[in-house]
Amino acid sequence: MSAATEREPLCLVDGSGILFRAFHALPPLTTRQGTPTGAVYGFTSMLTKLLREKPDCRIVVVFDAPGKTFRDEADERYKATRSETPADLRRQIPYVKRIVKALGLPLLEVEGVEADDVIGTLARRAVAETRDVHIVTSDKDMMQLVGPRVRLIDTMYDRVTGEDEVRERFGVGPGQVVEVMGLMGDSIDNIPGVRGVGEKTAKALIGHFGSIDAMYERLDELGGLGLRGAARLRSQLEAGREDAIASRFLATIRCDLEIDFDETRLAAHEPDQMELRELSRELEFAKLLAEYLDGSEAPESAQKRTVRVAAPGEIEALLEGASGVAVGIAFVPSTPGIPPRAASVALAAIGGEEILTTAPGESLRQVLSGRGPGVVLVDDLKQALHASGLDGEDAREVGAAEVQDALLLSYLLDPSRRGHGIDALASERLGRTLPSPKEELSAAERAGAIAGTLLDVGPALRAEIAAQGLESLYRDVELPLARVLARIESHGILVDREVLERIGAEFSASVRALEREIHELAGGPFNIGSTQQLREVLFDRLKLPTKGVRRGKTGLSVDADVLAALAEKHPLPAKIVEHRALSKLLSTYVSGLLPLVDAKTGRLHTSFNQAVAATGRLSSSDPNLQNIPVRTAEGRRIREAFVPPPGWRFLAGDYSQIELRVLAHLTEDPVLVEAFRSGEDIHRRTAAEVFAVAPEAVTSEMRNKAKVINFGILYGMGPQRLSRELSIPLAEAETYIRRYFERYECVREFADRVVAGGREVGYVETLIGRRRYLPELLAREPNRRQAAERMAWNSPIQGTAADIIKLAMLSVDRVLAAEGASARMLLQVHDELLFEVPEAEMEATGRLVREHMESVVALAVPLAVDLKTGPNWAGLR
DNA sequence: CGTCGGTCGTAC
DNA sequence: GACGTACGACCGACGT
Repeated sequence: MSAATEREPLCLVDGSGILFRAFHALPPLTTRQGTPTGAVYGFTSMLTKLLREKPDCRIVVVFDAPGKTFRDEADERYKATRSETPADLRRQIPYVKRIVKALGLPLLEVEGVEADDVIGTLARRAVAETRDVHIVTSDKDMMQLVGPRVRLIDTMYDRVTGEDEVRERFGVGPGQVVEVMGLMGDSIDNIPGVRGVGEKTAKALIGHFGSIDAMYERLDELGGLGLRGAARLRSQLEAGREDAIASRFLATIRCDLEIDFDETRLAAHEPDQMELRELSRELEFAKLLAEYLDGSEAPESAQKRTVRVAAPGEIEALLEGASGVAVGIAFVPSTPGIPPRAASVALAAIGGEEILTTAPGESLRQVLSGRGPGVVLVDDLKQALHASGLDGEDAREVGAAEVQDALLLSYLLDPSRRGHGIDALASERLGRTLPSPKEELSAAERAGAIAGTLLDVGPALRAEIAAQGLESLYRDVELPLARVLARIESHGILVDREVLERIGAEFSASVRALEREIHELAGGPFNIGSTQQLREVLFDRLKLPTKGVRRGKTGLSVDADVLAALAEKHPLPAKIVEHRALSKLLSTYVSGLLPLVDAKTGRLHTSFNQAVAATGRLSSSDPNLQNIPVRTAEGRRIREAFVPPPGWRFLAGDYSQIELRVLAHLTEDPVLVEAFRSGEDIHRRTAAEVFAVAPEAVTSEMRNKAKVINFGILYGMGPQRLSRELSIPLAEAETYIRRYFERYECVREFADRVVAGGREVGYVETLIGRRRYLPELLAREPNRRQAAERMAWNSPIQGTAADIIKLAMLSVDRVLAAEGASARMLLQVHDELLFEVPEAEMEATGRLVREHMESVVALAVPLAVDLKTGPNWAGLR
């Protein structure tokens, strides 16, 4: 054998066919959560078997591309009888593709043709360059591709089909398979064939004539073939001439496609360990992929490390020499329940040792501030910055050390998942349970377990991030943002307690008065806060009509909408609404906030959670300062208590209609884009479009409706909800929505595109590649599926807006530092940034803020920022 | 006494 | 169930 000319055989896998077969041949298998995995399992075992048995093969996996093919275009009958791919199969497709890629195998899908045609083309090319070809398939149609160098392999039955086997099966050579199929047809693909001609007759005819064309030229010879009913057959053949030609065309696999497939892609790639591990975890395949995973990083082989207390200067010395070495650092509060802000146990895991320090040492601060060498792993950078006291000016520093934040890495990989904390990571990725933070004695032990876990999961997280192209989102957005947030949180926002207390006293008096009136009207005392008791009062005691009242899980609803409707019949419901509003303000925004104000500084410190919202937004808690009331005059009074220090003023930069602008950018809808470019009032414009009037003729009522429609569109609102929202008939709401999509055509197209794309790859993404997985797009139940479709539609919009303001926060933070401005960023409320600014610097700071917020990304439409200033959060103009 | 699901309401 | 993303208060059932 000549090694120089003999090339490795090419193995072409009919991915779609194998998957389909695996789906039907194997018992339904699911994960604990019910995700179907049977077909993935079957497919994967086929692939691993192939890799095992044909180690010298170059493997390519080919899938049918979604959408119509040239065959569908040519003949509407083609595959017309085939039913929709079952949802349980469809939702397994993204997993199969991920497995193929993770195994390092090239995956090919070509639009407009089927996998068969791609395989045929690649097979012919390979033969031309003297390669042997194995086609892994169970589809008999593929037999036409068999040749001296081309064989079919059915891995399930270990059957090999060469030219002899084709002759056995069809009675003719591979070159004539399509001739036979043209006559006999194929019920599976709904290829008609010639009426009255079955397999036996077709074989005999082609065996004699050699081809359909030759047969029609020499139909006179029919009589001499010894077939029964030759005359009848002849008339059937004559009648079915067009069907025969068309059927042969449909059955013929094309081998002459222009496919952009580079030879270099055949080179073997190393399996992607991290992705395979992730897939094994998601699919709950304990052993199936094990042979492709290195044992060294397997959960059970976690290193045992020794723990000891650091000697003075020891950590410094170790870190000094630890260039390139990963160091896991854990901060755990010495007293459970308090944030590890104050008294903390810090622990560094380096190689095989865990080194305990009683307080964050200077060396740890050096490392976290980015000045140290090597790679630092933490489970929550923002928290580590707080714990080490680096949440002030130092938080802005970015240095040489590479910091890996497990929380953020995990969040970016799958933001929908609940819990990216170290406990969840240890449990899900390593099957490890960390010592509970509850018991005081365990603080050091817990710190050790965390630091060790970081060393064990860190590399995998980082590799997965890189594999999914999320590197820049992590390194350039989320990670630096953690420092900005640490600084914001630690600075806090000043609250005038006297103002808040005074407002509270007023509200409290009103609540008490309302309570008396309500009990009077109800004919006796009851707990107004209990929906259950309220239901009894309204519908049993007062006998208010229940017609049209919505139902919840526990009974009739008594929410604000229902009460508003009932208000026409009785004075009580309106009083309840009023009471609810005031007691909400009192309990959540007065009593809820006051105890959280720092007694010494008068400042309130929220936590911005960077790893919670599935779309990429921040959230705020303890307290939530992103939902401080603003809509009603009474609620807005709470904001009077949020103040800048004396001599300073508030500055707010507010993105104007950012989500609608993002919508315009993503859809590239010409009407929408033009409206924003020319600075039009977008709600007026939508009103003009939907109600088919000139913009000047839009009434304020029309504009208000259009506003509801515009926002509704962003959330995927249906006509049902719109009709309720606008108190209009369903038919009218349907008309509005229809008109909206007629006028903004590209919006509908984008919606379809994003949902279809999500179904295909399993996730949707934002402008800068932030992902959200939505497996429910393939759910059987229409409710779940439609809910997922609304998420698929909304998430890129909401998420892109979140990306933009995050980038703006980084940009503004940097420019304020660079310009030596005194202004401090205080809050982010999704489309708004709040600052406190010395009066003397207001003008310059305002310019910087606007400029940097508006220019942080270049969209197809301008980003507009409204600036407001004022002496408190309520009085911004 | 703590936990949890349900309901409601606040923000964008 | 019916409009996307959050957080949190209160109620009431349930378990310790």
